Amino acid sequence: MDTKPATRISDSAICDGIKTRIHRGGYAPGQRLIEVDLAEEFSVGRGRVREVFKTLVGEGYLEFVKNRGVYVRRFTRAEILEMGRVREVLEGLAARLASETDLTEEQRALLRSLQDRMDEAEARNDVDRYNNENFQYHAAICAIANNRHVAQSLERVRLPLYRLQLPRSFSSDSMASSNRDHQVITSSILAGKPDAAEAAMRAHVNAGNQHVARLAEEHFR
Amino acid sequence: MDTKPATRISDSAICDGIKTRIHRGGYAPGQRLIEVDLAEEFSVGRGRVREVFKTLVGEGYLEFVKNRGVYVRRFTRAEILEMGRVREVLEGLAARLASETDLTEEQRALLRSLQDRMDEAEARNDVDRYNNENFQYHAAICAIANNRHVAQSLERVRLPLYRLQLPRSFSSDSMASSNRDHQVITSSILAGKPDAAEAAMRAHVNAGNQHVARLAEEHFR
DNA sequence: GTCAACAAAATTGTCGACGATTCAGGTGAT
DNA sequence: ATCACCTGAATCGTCGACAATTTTGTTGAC
Repeated sequence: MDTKPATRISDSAICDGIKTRIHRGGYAPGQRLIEVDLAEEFSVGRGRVREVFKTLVGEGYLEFVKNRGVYVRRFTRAEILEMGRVREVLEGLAARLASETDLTEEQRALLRSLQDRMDEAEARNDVDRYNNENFQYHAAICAIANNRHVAQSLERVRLPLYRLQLPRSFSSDSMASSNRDHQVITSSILAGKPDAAEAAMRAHVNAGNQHVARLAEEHFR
Repeated sequence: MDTKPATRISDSAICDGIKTRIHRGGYAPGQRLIEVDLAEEFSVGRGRVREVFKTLVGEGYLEFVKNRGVYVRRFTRAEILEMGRVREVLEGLAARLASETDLTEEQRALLRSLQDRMDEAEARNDVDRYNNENFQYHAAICAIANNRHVAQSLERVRLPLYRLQLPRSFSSDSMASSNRDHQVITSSILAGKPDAAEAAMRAHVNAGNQHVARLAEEHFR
């Protein structure tokens, strides 16, 4: 008579639900997640929620403290910078693999389209939109690279960015600089130049890391 | 009156126990793990074993099939090669970070000692020992790199190697070639040359991947 | 007001029970 | 001999109950 799902919700659906909230900021880093709350919300027993929690711990999303439950994982600045180094080489590899690919016309069109949109966002000085497109751009390259393990490793190491994205607030300068990088990367991939694409991507991510290194301490609590 | 542990075993102890067996080959890829068996073995309830399983699924060690339990994760040749590409850049990064480090005398001694032992194993044509030392060598570099996330990402992507290590059976040629790589890497790290160290390490891992690519199909079942 | 000690509530830890699903072995028809 | 079908055993899925632990709230001494 009320919210009774015809088919039982799957574990992976619960998993995705929690992940999404973490990505979108619905759950803040450090926030404690209560088993019963989520159990009620998804209409399942506590046991299943517990198991999902454990999976997410394994994937690096949550942190587990005995007798105190799980918390959305929080990263220190040092840790984020460590992850940044990993991100450099992984994003670089993604760019390399993408440029080694024999691109379909759809893929070329997608890259060009995303680049156009970033150019436009830059021209209009629209930071939010640029951030958004930037995100999709990196996702697209990763998809074109077509290597599940690059994607998976990147997912883990990108985690702190979802949080940092909001206060990142590109200045006009850094947005322009970032987009110059993108243009080099885009053309290198389209031209099928793996070395150039990887090098440009690494430099690009490295620049982002240096930005993070200069961020005020408040962003890391 | 028999094996009754005074203090209750921790989840992480169970976790490590299972991981170790996978590494050592006690559990073969594709092998199904039965909840009750492990529950009895560790003297805990099924629920706890189940939770540990989920964590290991998240970490990439196990595979979960609904209503059929968990299996030791098995990798196809294509997947191993995909992971190999990731390993190239991550081991490369580890080598870079190691050579960016201001090495202590202990660290230098360790590297030299490991290189000596590999040289000796090569001279004696002792494949098993070379394999062993080789493993420790890469672990040492990773430790010196001192970046938890490099280590963690590498752990995931090294997973199929534990299996492949056994049948890998270096020929004299490939062992010699592999050790030549090591010598270059070692001296680059000791000399503090990040670019050289990373490049040499990438080439080294790449050679290993090409070896895997040529392996007979039987090694992947 | 601050703090400690205590009590009550909230939350997690663990287990066992029972139904649901899959697996293994056997039976019979072709 | 092969296959489909059936049946019992093995195993997994889920839940609820209760103990253990932590957290919160209250009281009272100073």
